[in-house]
Amino acid sequence: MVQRPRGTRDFGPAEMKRRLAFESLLEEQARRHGFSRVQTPIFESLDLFTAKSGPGVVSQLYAFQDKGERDLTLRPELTAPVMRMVAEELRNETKPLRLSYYGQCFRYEEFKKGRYREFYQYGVELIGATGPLVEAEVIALAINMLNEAGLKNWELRIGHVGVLKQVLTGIGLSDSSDSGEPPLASAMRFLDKSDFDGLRTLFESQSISTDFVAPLQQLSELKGGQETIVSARELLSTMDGVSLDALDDLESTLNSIGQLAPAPPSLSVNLTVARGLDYYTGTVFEVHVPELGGEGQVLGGGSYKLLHLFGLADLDPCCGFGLGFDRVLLALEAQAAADGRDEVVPGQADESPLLAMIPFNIDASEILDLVRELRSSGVRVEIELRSRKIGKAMGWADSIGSSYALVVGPRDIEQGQATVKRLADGEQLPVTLNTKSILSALNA
RNA sequence: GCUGUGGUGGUGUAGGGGUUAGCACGGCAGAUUGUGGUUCUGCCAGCCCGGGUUCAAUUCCCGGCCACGGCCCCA
Repeated sequence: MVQRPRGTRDFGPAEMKRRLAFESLLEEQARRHGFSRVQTPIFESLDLFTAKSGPGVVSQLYAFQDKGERDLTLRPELTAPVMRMVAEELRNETKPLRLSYYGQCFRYEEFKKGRYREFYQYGVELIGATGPLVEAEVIALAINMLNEAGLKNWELRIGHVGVLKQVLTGIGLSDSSDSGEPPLASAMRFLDKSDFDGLRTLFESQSISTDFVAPLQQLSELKGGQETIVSARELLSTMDGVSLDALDDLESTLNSIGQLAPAPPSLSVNLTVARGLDYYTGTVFEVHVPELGGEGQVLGGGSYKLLHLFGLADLDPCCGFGLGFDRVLLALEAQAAADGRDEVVPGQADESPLLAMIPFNIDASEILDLVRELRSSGVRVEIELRSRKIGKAMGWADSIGSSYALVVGPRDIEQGQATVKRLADGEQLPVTLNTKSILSALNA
Protein backbone atom coordinates (compact mmCIF):
# COMPACT_ATOMS: atom_id res chain seq x y z
CA MET A 1 0.00 0.00 0.00
CA VAL A 2 1.53 3.26 -1.10
CA GLN A 3 1.19 5.94 1.52
CA ARG A 4 1.13 9.69 1.44
CA PRO A 5 4.57 11.26 1.59
CA ARG A 6 5.61 12.32 5.06
CA GLY A 7 4.31 15.68 6.14
CA THR A 8 1.49 15.83 3.60
CA ARG A 9 -2.23 15.52 4.17
CA ASP A 10 -5.36 14.45 2.36
CA PHE A 11 -8.52 16.46 2.82
CA GLY A 12 -11.80 14.58 2.63
CA PRO A 13 -15.17 16.07 1.69
CA ALA A 14 -16.07 17.22 5.21
CA GLU A 15 -12.75 18.92 5.75
CA MET A 16 -12.77 20.52 2.32
CA LYS A 17 -16.14 22.12 3.09
CA ARG A 18 -14.48 23.92 5.97
CA ARG A 19 -11.38 24.81 4.01
CA LEU A 20 -13.34 26.20 1.08
CA ALA A 21 -15.59 28.18 3.41
CA PHE A 22 -12.56 29.60 5.19
CA GLU A 23 -10.81 30.49 1.97
CA SER A 24 -13.82 32.29 0.57
CA LEU A 25 -14.33 34.09 3.87
CA LEU A 26 -10.74 35.35 3.73
CA GLU A 27 -11.12 36.24 0.09
CA GLU A 28 -14.27 38.22 0.79
CA GLN A 29 -12.54 40.26 3.48
CA ALA A 30 -9.59 40.90 1.18
CA ARG A 31 -11.99 41.96 -1.55
CA ARG A 32 -13.72 44.43 0.75
CA HIS A 33 -10.34 45.94 1.54
CA GLY A 34 -9.61 46.38 -2.14
CA PHE A 35 -7.22 43.47 -2.57
CA SER A 36 -7.19 41.38 -5.76
CA ARG A 37 -6.14 37.79 -5.97
CA VAL A 38 -3.05 36.70 -7.88
CA GLN A 39 -1.39 33.33 -8.37
CA THR A 40 2.18 32.32 -9.00
CA PRO A 41 3.76 28.96 -9.96
CA ILE A 42 4.18 26.12 -7.49
CA PHE A 43 7.87 25.96 -8.37
CA GLU A 44 10.31 28.77 -8.97
CA SER A 45 13.98 29.28 -9.67
CA LEU A 46 16.05 28.40 -6.66
CA ASP A 47 17.75 31.78 -6.91
CA LEU A 48 14.53 33.56 -6.02
CA PHE A 49 14.65 32.27 -2.47
CA THR A 50 18.38 32.27 -1.93
CA ALA A 51 18.35 35.93 -2.95
CA LYS A 52 15.78 36.69 -0.30
CA SER A 53 16.89 34.45 2.52
CA GLY A 54 20.47 33.46 1.82
CA PRO A 55 22.02 30.16 0.72
CA GLY A 56 21.19 28.53 4.05
CA VAL A 57 17.57 28.07 3.10
CA VAL A 58 18.39 25.41 0.53
CA SER A 59 18.53 22.73 3.22
CA GLN A 60 14.88 23.43 3.97
CA LEU A 61 13.69 23.45 0.39
CA TYR A 62 12.31 20.85 -1.95
CA ALA A 63 14.92 21.83 -4.50
CA PHE A 64 15.57 19.90 -7.69
CA GLN A 65 16.92 20.15 -11.20
CA ASP A 66 14.73 19.78 -14.23
CA LYS A 67 15.78 17.95 -17.38
CA GLY A 68 17.46 21.09 -18.63
CA GLU A 69 19.51 21.13 -15.41
CA ARG A 70 17.83 24.30 -14.23
CA ASP A 71 17.93 24.73 -10.45
CA LEU A 72 14.35 24.90 -9.25
CA THR A 73 12.49 24.50 -6.00
CA LEU A 74 8.97 24.08 -4.76
CA ARG A 75 8.08 27.42 -3.24
CA PRO A 76 8.62 27.69 0.53
CA GLU A 77 6.62 30.91 0.84
CA LEU A 78 4.69 33.33 -1.32
CA THR A 79 6.06 36.79 -0.67
CA ALA A 80 9.13 36.45 -2.88
CA PRO A 81 7.16 34.97 -5.81
CA VAL A 82 4.68 37.83 -5.61
CA MET A 83 7.53 40.34 -5.56
CA ARG A 84 8.99 38.64 -8.61
CA MET A 85 5.62 38.80 -10.31
CA VAL A 86 5.27 42.48 -9.55
CA ALA A 87 8.67 43.16 -11.06
CA GLU A 88 8.03 40.96 -14.07
CA GLU A 89 4.40 41.62 -14.90
CA LEU A 90 2.89 44.47 -12.95
CA ARG A 91 5.25 47.40 -13.45
CA ASN A 92 2.69 49.31 -15.46
CA GLU A 93 -0.19 48.89 -13.04
CA THR A 94 -1.43 51.85 -11.05
CA LYS A 95 0.19 51.97 -7.64
CA PRO A 96 -0.28 51.13 -4.93
CA LEU A 97 -1.07 47.50 -5.66
CA ARG A 98 -3.19 45.53 -3.23
CA LEU A 99 -2.56 41.85 -3.92
CA SER A 100 -3.79 38.75 -2.16
CA TYR A 101 -2.75 35.16 -2.69
CA TYR A 102 -3.40 31.67 -1.45
CA GLY A 103 -1.73 28.38 -2.09
CA GLN A 104 0.44 25.60 -0.87
CA CYS A 105 4.05 26.01 0.12
CA PHE A 106 6.68 23.39 0.85
CA ARG A 107 9.39 23.19 3.46
CA TYR A 108 11.53 20.20 4.10
CA GLU A 109 11.52 20.00 7.87
CA GLU A 110 10.25 17.75 10.60
CA PHE A 111 6.55 18.16 10.80
CA LYS A 112 4.50 18.64 13.94
CA LYS A 113 1.04 19.68 14.85
CA GLY A 114 0.47 22.82 12.83
CA ARG A 115 3.66 22.33 10.89
CA TYR A 116 3.59 20.35 7.69
CA ARG A 117 5.89 19.82 4.76
CA GLU A 118 3.10 20.91 2.47
CA PHE A 119 1.15 23.74 4.03
CA TYR A 120 -1.19 26.46 2.90
CA GLN A 121 -0.66 30.16 3.20
CA TYR A 122 -3.01 33.03 2.60
CA GLY A 123 -1.41 36.42 2.40
CA VAL A 124 -1.60 39.96 1.15
CA GLU A 125 0.93 42.55 0.04
CA LEU A 126 0.36 46.26 -0.30
CA ILE A 127 2.96 47.51 -2.73
CA GLY A 128 3.95 51.02 -3.69
CA ALA A 129 2.95 52.99 -0.62
CA THR A 130 4.42 53.21 2.82
CA GLY A 131 3.80 54.71 6.22
CA PRO A 132 1.57 54.28 9.26
CA LEU A 133 -1.70 54.36 7.32
CA VAL A 134 -0.51 51.65 4.94
CA GLU A 135 0.46 49.47 7.87
CA ALA A 136 -2.86 50.17 9.55
CA GLU A 137 -4.72 49.12 6.41
CA VAL A 138 -2.87 45.83 6.28
CA ILE A 139 -3.14 45.04 9.97
CA ALA A 140 -6.81 46.02 10.05
CA LEU A 141 -7.41 43.50 7.29
CA ALA A 142 -5.69 40.82 9.34
CA ILE A 143 -7.84 41.65 12.35
CA ASN A 144 -11.02 41.68 10.30
CA MET A 145 -10.19 38.31 8.77
CA LEU A 146 -9.62 36.59 12.09
CA ASN A 147 -12.63 38.29 13.56
CA GLU A 148 -14.92 37.23 10.72
CA ALA A 149 -13.59 33.70 10.92
CA GLY A 150 -14.88 33.58 14.48
CA LEU A 151 -11.46 33.06 16.04
CA LYS A 152 -11.39 33.85 19.73
CA ASN A 153 -8.72 34.27 22.34
CA TRP A 154 -5.93 35.45 20.06
CA GLU A 155 -3.24 38.01 20.67
CA LEU A 156 -1.93 40.63 18.30
CA ARG A 157 1.71 41.31 19.02
CA ILE A 158 2.94 44.46 17.42
CA GLY A 159 6.21 46.29 17.39
CA HIS A 160 8.38 48.47 15.21
CA VAL A 161 11.92 47.48 14.30
CA GLY A 162 12.72 51.16 13.82
CA VAL A 163 12.28 51.98 17.49
CA LEU A 164 15.09 49.75 18.60
CA LYS A 165 17.25 50.54 15.58
CA GLN A 166 16.94 54.25 16.23
CA VAL A 167 17.82 53.80 19.88
CA LEU A 168 20.82 51.62 19.16
CA THR A 169 22.02 53.86 16.34
CA GLY A 170 21.42 56.90 18.52
CA ILE A 171 23.74 55.64 21.22
CA GLY A 172 26.44 54.87 18.65
CA LEU A 173 26.19 51.25 17.51
CA SER A 174 27.16 50.69 13.90
CA ASP A 175 24.91 49.04 11.35
CA SER A 176 27.82 47.76 9.32
CA SER A 177 30.83 45.64 9.94
CA ASP A 178 33.91 44.67 7.97
CA SER A 179 33.78 41.15 9.30
CA GLY A 180 31.05 39.19 10.96
CA GLU A 181 27.83 40.41 12.47
CA PRO A 182 27.32 44.19 12.71
CA PRO A 183 27.24 45.42 16.34
CA LEU A 184 23.69 46.67 15.83
CA ALA A 185 22.50 43.19 14.86
CA SER A 186 24.33 41.62 17.80
CA ALA A 187 22.66 44.02 20.19
CA MET A 188 19.25 43.19 18.76
CA ARG A 189 19.96 39.52 19.14
CA PHE A 190 20.97 39.92 22.78
CA LEU A 191 17.85 41.93 23.51
CA ASP A 192 15.66 39.37 21.79
CA LYS A 193 17.11 36.65 24.02
CA SER A 194 17.07 38.91 27.11
CA ASP A 195 20.82 38.40 27.40
CA PHE A 196 21.76 41.63 29.16
CA ASP A 197 25.20 40.41 30.20
CA GLY A 198 25.96 39.78 26.57
CA LEU A 199 24.71 43.25 25.76
CA ARG A 200 26.93 44.78 28.45
CA THR A 201 29.99 42.96 27.08
CA LEU A 202 29.15 44.15 23.58
CA PHE A 203 28.83 47.74 24.73
CA GLU A 204 32.21 47.54 26.48
CA SER A 205 33.87 46.22 23.34
CA GLN A 206 32.29 49.02 21.30
CA SER A 207 33.23 51.74 23.80
CA ILE A 208 29.61 52.54 24.51
CA SER A 209 28.48 53.54 27.97
CA THR A 210 27.05 50.62 29.87
CA ASP A 211 24.65 53.10 31.45
CA PHE A 212 22.44 52.40 28.45
CA VAL A 213 21.96 48.75 29.39
CA ALA A 214 19.48 49.49 32.16
CA PRO A 215 17.06 51.64 30.14
CA LEU A 216 17.28 49.14 27.26
CA GLN A 217 16.39 46.35 29.63
CA GLN A 218 13.46 48.40 30.90
CA LEU A 219 12.37 49.06 27.32
CA SER A 220 12.50 45.38 26.45
CA GLU A 221 10.53 44.49 29.54
CA LEU A 222 7.69 46.91 28.85
CA LYS A 223 4.50 44.92 28.59
CA GLY A 224 0.96 45.84 27.78
CA GLY A 225 -1.19 47.40 25.13
CA GLN A 226 -1.19 50.83 23.64
CA GLU A 227 -0.22 52.49 26.95
CA THR A 228 3.21 50.96 26.42
CA ILE A 229 3.92 53.71 23.91
CA VAL A 230 3.60 56.35 26.63
CA SER A 231 5.99 54.56 28.94
CA ALA A 232 8.46 54.07 26.12
CA ARG A 233 8.30 57.73 25.21
CA GLU A 234 9.23 58.68 28.78
CA LEU A 235 12.04 56.16 28.83
CA LEU A 236 13.53 57.17 25.48
CA SER A 237 13.36 60.89 26.17
CA THR A 238 15.99 60.35 28.85
CA MET A 239 18.43 58.99 26.27
CA ASP A 240 20.29 61.71 24.38
CA GLY A 241 20.49 61.53 20.61
CA VAL A 242 17.66 59.01 20.25
CA SER A 243 15.01 59.77 17.65
CA LEU A 244 11.36 59.19 18.47
CA ASP A 245 10.16 59.07 14.85
CA ALA A 246 9.57 55.34 14.80
CA LEU A 247 7.67 55.45 18.05
CA ASP A 248 5.46 58.25 16.67
CA ASP A 249 4.80 56.16 13.56
CA LEU A 250 3.85 53.13 15.59
CA GLU A 251 1.47 55.18 17.68
CA SER A 252 -0.12 56.59 14.56
CA THR A 253 -0.49 53.08 13.10
CA LEU A 254 -2.15 51.85 16.28
CA ASN A 255 -4.58 54.75 16.30
CA SER A 256 -5.62 54.11 12.71
CA ILE A 257 -6.05 50.39 13.34
CA GLY A 258 -8.38 51.31 16.19
CA GLN A 259 -10.59 53.13 13.71
CA LEU A 260 -10.43 50.55 10.90
CA ALA A 261 -11.02 47.35 12.83
CA PRO A 262 -12.51 46.04 16.04
CA ALA A 263 -10.15 45.72 18.97
CA PRO A 264 -8.37 42.36 18.99
CA PRO A 265 -9.05 40.14 22.02
CA SER A 266 -5.58 40.98 23.25
CA LEU A 267 -3.00 43.51 22.16
CA SER A 268 0.61 43.36 23.13
CA VAL A 269 3.05 46.07 22.15
CA ASN A 270 6.66 44.96 22.12
CA LEU A 271 9.27 47.56 21.25
CA THR A 272 12.28 45.31 21.02
CA VAL A 273 11.08 42.82 18.44
CA ALA A 274 13.94 41.68 16.28
CA ARG A 275 12.36 39.05 14.04
CA GLY A 276 15.87 38.21 12.92
CA LEU A 277 15.03 39.33 9.43
CA ASP A 278 16.92 42.25 8.15
CA TYR A 279 14.43 43.12 5.43
CA TYR A 280 11.82 44.33 7.91
CA THR A 281 11.91 48.09 8.17
CA GLY A 282 8.91 49.32 10.09
CA THR A 283 6.00 47.90 12.01
CA VAL A 284 6.10 44.15 12.47
CA PHE A 285 3.29 42.08 13.86
CA GLU A 286 2.30 38.54 14.70
CA VAL A 287 -0.83 36.83 15.87
CA HIS A 288 -0.62 34.07 18.44
CA VAL A 289 -3.24 31.61 19.60
CA PRO A 290 -2.39 30.08 22.98
CA GLU A 291 -4.41 26.88 22.36
CA LEU A 292 -1.94 25.83 19.68
CA GLY A 293 0.99 25.54 22.06
CA GLY A 294 4.45 25.58 20.54
CA GLU A 295 3.28 26.36 17.02
CA GLY A 296 1.00 29.14 18.14
CA GLN A 297 1.89 31.78 15.58
CA VAL A 298 -0.89 31.90 13.01
CA LEU A 299 -0.04 35.10 11.18
CA GLY A 300 2.97 37.32 10.75
CA GLY A 301 3.99 40.30 8.72
CA GLY A 302 5.16 43.86 8.59
CA SER A 303 6.84 46.47 6.45
CA TYR A 304 9.82 45.20 4.51
CA LYS A 305 12.22 46.01 1.72
CA LEU A 306 12.43 43.32 -0.93
CA LEU A 307 11.63 44.92 -4.25
CA HIS A 308 15.11 46.42 -4.50
CA LEU A 309 16.20 42.83 -5.22
CA PHE A 310 14.20 43.12 -8.44
CA GLY A 311 15.36 46.59 -9.40
CA LEU A 312 12.32 48.33 -8.00
CA ALA A 313 13.84 50.05 -4.98
CA ASP A 314 11.52 53.01 -5.47
CA LEU A 315 8.57 50.82 -4.45
CA ASP A 316 10.15 49.79 -1.14
CA PRO A 317 9.13 49.38 1.56
CA CYS A 318 5.97 47.32 1.14
CA CYS A 319 3.72 45.93 3.80
CA GLY A 320 2.07 42.54 3.97
CA PHE A 321 1.38 39.47 6.00
CA GLY A 322 1.13 35.74 5.62
CA LEU A 323 -1.60 33.83 7.36
CA GLY A 324 -1.05 30.20 8.32
CA PHE A 325 -4.21 28.76 6.82
CA ASP A 326 -3.78 25.35 8.44
CA ARG A 327 -2.99 26.75 11.84
CA VAL A 328 -5.94 29.09 11.96
CA LEU A 329 -8.17 26.15 11.01
CA LEU A 330 -6.61 24.03 13.75
CA ALA A 331 -7.35 26.79 16.22
CA LEU A 332 -10.92 27.14 14.98
CA GLU A 333 -11.39 23.37 15.19
CA ALA A 334 -10.02 23.28 18.72
CA GLN A 335 -12.26 26.13 19.78
CA ALA A 336 -15.35 24.62 18.14
CA ALA A 337 -14.65 21.30 19.86
CA ALA A 338 -14.21 23.01 23.21
CA ASP A 339 -17.55 24.77 22.77
CA GLY A 340 -19.29 21.66 21.45
CA ARG A 341 -20.06 23.46 18.19
CA ASP A 342 -20.45 21.64 14.88
CA GLU A 343 -19.75 24.71 12.82
CA VAL A 344 -16.02 25.32 12.69
CA VAL A 345 -15.99 27.99 9.99
CA PRO A 346 -18.92 30.37 9.53
CA GLY A 347 -20.79 29.48 6.36
CA GLN A 348 -19.37 25.98 5.98
CA ALA A 349 -22.83 24.42 5.56
CA ASP A 350 -24.27 24.34 2.08
CA GLU A 351 -27.60 26.08 2.51
CA SER A 352 -29.28 25.16 -0.76
CA PRO A 353 -31.52 22.10 -0.45
CA LEU A 354 -30.43 18.75 -1.81
CA LEU A 355 -33.02 16.70 -3.68
CA ALA A 356 -32.56 12.94 -3.92
CA MET A 357 -34.08 11.84 -7.23
CA ILE A 358 -35.07 8.18 -7.12
CA PRO A 359 -36.06 6.53 -10.40
CA PHE A 360 -38.06 3.50 -9.35
CA ASN A 361 -38.65 0.67 -11.81
CA ILE A 362 -38.36 3.08 -14.70
CA ASP A 363 -35.68 3.93 -17.15
CA ALA A 364 -33.60 6.81 -15.86
CA SER A 365 -33.99 8.61 -19.17
CA GLU A 366 -37.57 9.41 -18.08
CA ILE A 367 -36.34 11.88 -15.46
CA LEU A 368 -33.07 13.24 -16.85
CA ASP A 369 -34.65 16.27 -18.51
CA LEU A 370 -36.27 17.16 -15.22
CA VAL A 371 -32.97 16.76 -13.39
CA ARG A 372 -31.24 19.07 -15.85
CA GLU A 373 -33.91 21.74 -15.44
CA LEU A 374 -33.87 21.53 -11.66
CA ARG A 375 -30.10 21.82 -11.59
CA SER A 376 -30.08 24.81 -13.88
CA SER A 377 -32.60 26.40 -11.51
CA GLY A 378 -30.00 26.09 -8.76
CA VAL A 379 -31.28 23.02 -6.94
CA ARG A 380 -28.71 20.44 -5.96
CA VAL A 381 -29.94 17.13 -7.36
CA GLU A 382 -28.43 13.72 -6.84
CA ILE A 383 -29.77 10.72 -8.74
CA GLU A 384 -30.01 7.29 -7.09
CA LEU A 385 -27.65 5.25 -9.24
CA ARG A 386 -27.81 1.76 -7.75
CA SER A 387 -31.45 0.84 -8.43
CA ARG A 388 -32.14 0.30 -4.75
CA LYS A 389 -35.52 -0.76 -3.54
CA ILE A 390 -37.68 1.91 -1.96
CA GLY A 391 -36.70 1.40 1.64
CA LYS A 392 -33.00 1.36 0.90
CA ALA A 393 -33.32 4.28 -1.46
CA MET A 394 -34.82 6.36 1.32
CA GLY A 395 -32.04 5.35 3.66
CA TRP A 396 -29.56 6.39 0.99
CA ALA A 397 -31.31 9.75 0.53
CA ASP A 398 -31.09 10.38 4.24
CA SER A 399 -27.49 9.38 4.60
CA ILE A 400 -26.25 11.67 1.83
CA GLY A 401 -27.86 14.54 3.72
CA SER A 402 -30.63 15.37 1.29
CA SER A 403 -33.58 17.36 2.57
CA TYR A 404 -36.04 16.02 0.00
CA ALA A 405 -36.61 12.81 -1.86
CA LEU A 406 -38.61 12.36 -5.04
CA VAL A 407 -39.53 8.84 -6.09
CA VAL A 408 -40.60 8.56 -9.69
CA GLY A 409 -42.12 5.24 -10.72
CA PRO A 410 -44.19 3.98 -13.65
CA ARG A 411 -47.45 5.17 -12.11
CA ASP A 412 -46.08 8.69 -11.64
CA ILE A 413 -44.86 8.89 -15.20
CA GLU A 414 -48.27 7.75 -16.40
CA GLN A 415 -50.15 10.31 -14.31
CA GLY A 416 -47.60 13.11 -14.50
CA GLN A 417 -47.85 13.43 -10.71
CA ALA A 418 -45.61 12.43 -7.82
CA THR A 419 -44.87 13.31 -4.20
CA VAL A 420 -41.84 15.09 -2.87
CA LYS A 421 -41.02 13.80 0.58
CA ARG A 422 -39.52 16.18 3.08
CA LEU A 423 -37.14 13.96 4.99
CA ALA A 424 -36.95 16.04 8.15
CA ASP A 425 -40.59 15.42 9.11
CA GLY A 426 -41.81 12.86 6.57
CA GLU A 427 -44.31 15.34 5.09
CA GLN A 428 -45.36 14.33 1.57
CA LEU A 429 -45.97 17.13 -0.88
CA PRO A 430 -47.95 16.31 -4.04
CA VAL A 431 -46.36 17.76 -7.16
CA THR A 432 -46.82 17.74 -10.89
CA LEU A 433 -43.81 16.32 -12.66
CA ASN A 434 -42.40 19.59 -13.87
CA THR A 435 -39.70 21.91 -12.63
CA LYS A 436 -42.01 24.70 -11.55
CA SER A 437 -44.21 22.50 -9.40
CA ILE A 438 -41.27 20.76 -7.78
CA LEU A 439 -39.50 24.05 -7.09
CA SER A 440 -42.52 25.41 -5.29
CA ALA A 441 -42.73 22.22 -3.20
CA LEU A 442 -39.08 22.62 -2.23
CA ASN A 443 -39.69 26.18 -1.15
CA ALA A 444 -42.85 25.38 0.80
C1' G B 1 19.09 19.17 15.81
C1' C B 2 17.32 16.83 20.71
C1' U B 3 13.57 13.94 22.91
C1' G B 4 8.81 11.15 24.86
C1' U B 5 4.71 7.77 23.59
C1' G B 6 2.35 4.66 20.30
C1' G B 7 0.99 1.47 15.58
C1' U B 8 -4.85 -4.68 15.73
C1' G B 9 -10.61 -4.47 9.73
C1' G B 10 -12.45 1.83 6.43
C1' U B 11 -13.08 4.23 11.76
C1' G B 12 -12.76 3.58 17.21
C1' U B 13 -11.03 -0.25 20.25
C1' A B 14 -10.31 -5.42 23.41
C1' G B 15 -6.71 -9.07 23.82
C1' G B 16 -2.42 -11.56 24.00
C1' G B 17 4.24 -16.51 22.83
C1' G B 18 0.13 -21.65 20.37
C1' U B 19 -6.92 -17.90 20.01
C1' U B 20 -12.15 -19.78 14.77
C1' A B 21 -7.97 -12.45 17.11
C1' G B 22 -13.38 -10.28 20.39
C1' C B 23 -16.62 -5.79 20.37
C1' A B 24 -18.84 -1.25 18.39
C1' C B 25 -19.55 2.00 14.28
C1' G B 26 -19.48 1.65 8.98
C1' G B 27 -20.44 -0.52 4.01
C1' C B 28 -23.25 -4.26 1.29
C1' A B 29 -27.42 -7.74 1.11
C1' G B 30 -31.93 -10.07 2.96
C1' A B 31 -36.47 -10.17 6.08
C1' U B 32 -39.62 -5.85 3.22
C1' U B 33 -41.61 -5.39 -5.41
C1' G B 34 -44.33 2.35 -4.28
C1' U B 35 -41.97 5.79 0.48
C1' G B 36 -36.36 5.71 5.01
C1' G B 37 -34.43 6.37 10.02
C1' U B 38 -36.55 0.77 14.55
C1' U B 39 -35.50 -4.42 14.78
C1' C B 40 -33.44 -9.07 13.29
C1' U B 41 -30.15 -12.08 10.09
C1' G B 42 -26.06 -12.74 6.89
C1' C B 43 -21.82 -10.93 4.42
C1' C B 44 -17.34 -7.55 3.73
C1' A B 45 -12.83 -6.25 6.08
C1' G B 46 -7.48 -6.33 10.41
C1' C B 47 -2.47 -7.75 13.91
C1' C B 48 2.71 -1.43 9.75
C1' C B 49 7.43 -3.44 7.32
C1' G B 50 12.18 -6.09 7.77
C1' G B 51 15.49 -8.86 10.76
C1' G B 52 16.37 -11.60 15.46
C1' U B 53 15.02 -14.99 19.72
C1' U B 54 11.74 -19.45 19.77
C1' C B 55 9.32 -25.90 18.26
C1' A B 56 5.92 -21.64 17.56
C1' A B 57 5.89 -14.25 17.09
C1' U B 58 0.35 -10.31 15.79
C1' U B 59 2.36 -10.70 21.04
C1' C B 60 9.27 -10.48 23.26
C1' C B 61 14.04 -7.83 21.22
C1' C B 62 16.50 -4.62 17.38
C1' G B 63 16.07 -1.55 13.07
C1' G B 64 13.00 0.99 9.59
C1' C B 65 8.54 3.37 8.29
C1' C B 66 4.25 5.85 9.98
C1' A B 67 1.38 8.54 13.78
C1' C B 68 0.82 11.77 18.04
C1' G B 69 3.46 15.04 21.58
C1' G B 70 7.50 18.32 24.14
C1' C B 71 12.04 21.39 23.38
C1' C B 72 15.37 24.00 19.47
C1' C B 73 14.70 26.45 14.91
C1' C B 74 11.55 28.81 11.54
C1' A B 75 12.15 33.05 5.11
